[in-house]
Amino acid sequence: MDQHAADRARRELLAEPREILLAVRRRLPHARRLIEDLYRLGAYLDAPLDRFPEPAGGRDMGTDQHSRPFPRIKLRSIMRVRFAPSPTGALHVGGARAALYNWLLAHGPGEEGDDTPGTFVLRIEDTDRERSTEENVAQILDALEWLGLQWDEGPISQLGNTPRHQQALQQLLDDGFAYHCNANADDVKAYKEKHGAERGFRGEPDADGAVRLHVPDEGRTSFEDAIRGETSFPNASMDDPVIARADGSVLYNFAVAIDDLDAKITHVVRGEDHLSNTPKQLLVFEALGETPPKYAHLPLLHGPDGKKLSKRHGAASVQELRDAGYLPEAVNNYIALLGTGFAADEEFFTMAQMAELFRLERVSKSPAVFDEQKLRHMNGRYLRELSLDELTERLEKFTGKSGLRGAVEISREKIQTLADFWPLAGFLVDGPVDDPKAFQKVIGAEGGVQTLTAAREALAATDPFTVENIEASLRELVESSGLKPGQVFQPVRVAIAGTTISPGIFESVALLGKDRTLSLVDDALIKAV
RNA sequence: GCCCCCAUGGUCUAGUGGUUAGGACGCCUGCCUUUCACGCAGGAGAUCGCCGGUUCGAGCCCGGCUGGGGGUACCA
Repeated sequence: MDQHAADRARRELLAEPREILLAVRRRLPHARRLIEDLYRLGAYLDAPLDRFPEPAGGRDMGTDQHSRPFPRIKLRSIMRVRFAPSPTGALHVGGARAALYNWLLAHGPGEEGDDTPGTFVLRIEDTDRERSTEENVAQILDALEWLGLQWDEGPISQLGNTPRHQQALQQLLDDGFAYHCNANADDVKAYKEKHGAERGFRGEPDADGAVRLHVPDEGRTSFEDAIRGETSFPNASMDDPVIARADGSVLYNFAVAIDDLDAKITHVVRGEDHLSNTPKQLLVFEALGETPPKYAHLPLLHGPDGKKLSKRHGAASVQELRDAGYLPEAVNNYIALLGTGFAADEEFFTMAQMAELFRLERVSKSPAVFDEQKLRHMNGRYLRELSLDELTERLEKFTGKSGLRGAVEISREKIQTLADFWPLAGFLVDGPVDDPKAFQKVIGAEGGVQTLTAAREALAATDPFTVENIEASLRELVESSGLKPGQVFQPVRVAIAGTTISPGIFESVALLGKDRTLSLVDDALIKAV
């Protein structure tokens, strides 16, 4: 008998036991559930009567203890969710939304009104040693902290679970659910050319090589997606996935299943790009004889071009949003809206409100386009709701300057992001900006110098130098000169700010004080001549 | 190619058999006004992707089509 025939004979011999084992494994979760239920029933029967009070309204049948309604048994009523980013780049808004939704779930009312607090686990998916970096891990943690999405457990490094992965891998190998295979990409391609494109790759077992998971040739692998409902994939079209490299290091689809299992994750909520990975992971659970978590696949976030949001769509990472001057509370609120509505006619919600109102089943199935303009709008509203002290603190942190309180007070109505502040009000601290065009257009205009000179006199005579008095003085000048308000105010504005954009002119002048204002006006007058 | 998912104004959403299809962003007009904003009052913009079916009646249910998206790695 040649080697090939021997292999085939061996395979055929193993096929039946494997099928039997699989069948048993498939029923194992049920068996487990049954055993746990029975255990709980025992606990229930032994428990004091008041532990499971009669349902409100009472029962209409039976009075003896044994006919009491069976207690609702929910093995997984306490939500354990996770966010598992791979550190191959910064945290982008799609990932941030996934993290947020998981956080909301952990802090929400739970399933069926069970208000036991859930647990939000953070795991770093770093099995890709080529692309994962420490810097990216640090960036992701930093971004999550900034957003206030505090995790309850972790961060768990997937790489740290290597022994357990090896053990589970060996188990699948021993039980015949996985096999070593030396087939490479060309072999897979050749296989499909021979068997048809709809036929998934099935390898020939080798003594060594990468490890592939056996996928059944028939039937479908299906699951109930919390957002999409019944979702199923034909097994025949699936390739036998490689779950470990030839050197023994495990791959994503295997590691996630093991880690979700070990962390007792109840709900896997992740992006739709993982939808077609789910059956592979389900097959791992099945081969292990374990009950898989529930899955929910979030619609993707798209850029304006309708493609999956990525770096090239501009401010796509959380860090970039922070640098663009957005508030974490606004980012959370806006991002949450990309995929679900919390109420028919309201869009502003606190984290607590969102956690209370969020329902996985209500998440949209279709992708959403990230619209920075709307984020800006929401950010502006959040900004204006901050107290003056709070906003000042954030702006001082953002700009790295201090003593900004007065400037913040008179600018807050005019900015939508923290980044808008300095260009508008920086002159109040650092002096006028250089804008020759504005200077020429306003002060260099016909009569500009005369008006500014008159304004200087009016301001010099103003005492005390308050907003009200300054306004009165300048308006008086408008009256007496017969000029339009703008013709008087704009030269003053350009003199003190260097440009035509500034907070309210009277407020700005008052904040600068008389000496500083007059000196700035003098500078402008000199420059104009 | 193959597998899977999706489809309400430009954008995000509400609406699950009977509504003038609601709200928000953006856009336009007016008011306010010292620039820019904010705020206020209005307005334009949707044959609910298309075709067929079920029903007295469909954005909502069913089928097909079209379009879009995701996956198809010894990445995650």
